[in-house]
Amino acid sequence: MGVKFKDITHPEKIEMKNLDNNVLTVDASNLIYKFLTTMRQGDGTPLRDLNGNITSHLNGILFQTATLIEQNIKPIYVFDGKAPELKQKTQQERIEVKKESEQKYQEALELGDEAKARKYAARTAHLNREIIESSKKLLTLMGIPYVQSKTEGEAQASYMANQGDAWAVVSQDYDCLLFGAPRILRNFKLTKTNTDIQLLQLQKTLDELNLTRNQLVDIAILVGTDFNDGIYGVGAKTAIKLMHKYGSLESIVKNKNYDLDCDVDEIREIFLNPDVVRNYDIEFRKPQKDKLIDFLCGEHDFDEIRTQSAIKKLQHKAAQTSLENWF
DNA sequence: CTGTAGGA
DNA sequence: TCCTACAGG
Repeated sequence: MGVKFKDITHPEKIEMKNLDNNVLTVDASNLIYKFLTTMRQGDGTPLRDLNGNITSHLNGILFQTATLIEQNIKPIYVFDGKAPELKQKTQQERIEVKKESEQKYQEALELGDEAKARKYAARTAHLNREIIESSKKLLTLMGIPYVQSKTEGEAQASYMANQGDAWAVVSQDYDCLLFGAPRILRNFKLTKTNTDIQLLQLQKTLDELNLTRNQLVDIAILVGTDFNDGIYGVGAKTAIKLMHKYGSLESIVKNKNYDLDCDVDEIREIFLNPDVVRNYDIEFRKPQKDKLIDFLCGEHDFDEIRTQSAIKKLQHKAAQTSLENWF
């Protein structure tokens, strides 16, 4: 879910063609979840192979990545590691929602209410080990690099962009600003008519709001994050006014007599100094054509012609980091 | 969500 | 050529 900063950020519009020649870190969980929720039939059934394994994510990763590479945009996928202990409450809530949705999905199916079925089916989507492992296997065969984070994927993806290994982070989550990503791309989609890709720049955002990154983190803590509840009735706009008036979180809490009921320093540490992997391999390699066909068409019943055409796009020469890998 | 066949 | 509708697995 992440911090609710929609009301205080002013994204710029950016077109896919302006991303040409850039490396992007992609919040893989965020993306795979999107594929799992949306790539479904009318009644909510996901794509499956003949053995019943879900394949929506494989389809999404293959065709999206192939088109990006063809357009000379290079995605590095970043997978979630272990979430901080503080996130347990958020995670437990999500599990409850999924259980409820599962029931409502079945009910809707029995009643023959397709629209309702689809709505609740989407909410039942979850990233189990099989989904993650098959996604990683696919990326390896495609020659696309991925990084396994120690903690939150957004933290790792943001760190890599901050280090200059990527131009921007692809994520829906405003948390990436807190994690220090210089640029975030939201609503990232390939569809021809998509003119909705949003570019959010950290420094520009801080300048507009007249805040430091540390203050922005404190504002998030007031509003509520995945790691704490925040103050009831305080949204992002109010929190900024308070920060401008009182200057620090400590001063706000004291003057307004708020009860934050969380370890502020621990949450600051999660955003400002996360445990990231520093020696990652982000080399783009040649796709392993035969193995891709075996995996997708042999094991998961993909159409061979469609798969071949995606592989052709992956063979775009710009996808290889260096010439040695190409020859 | 993404690719594409077929109609305007 | 652009757009809509629909299938993909």
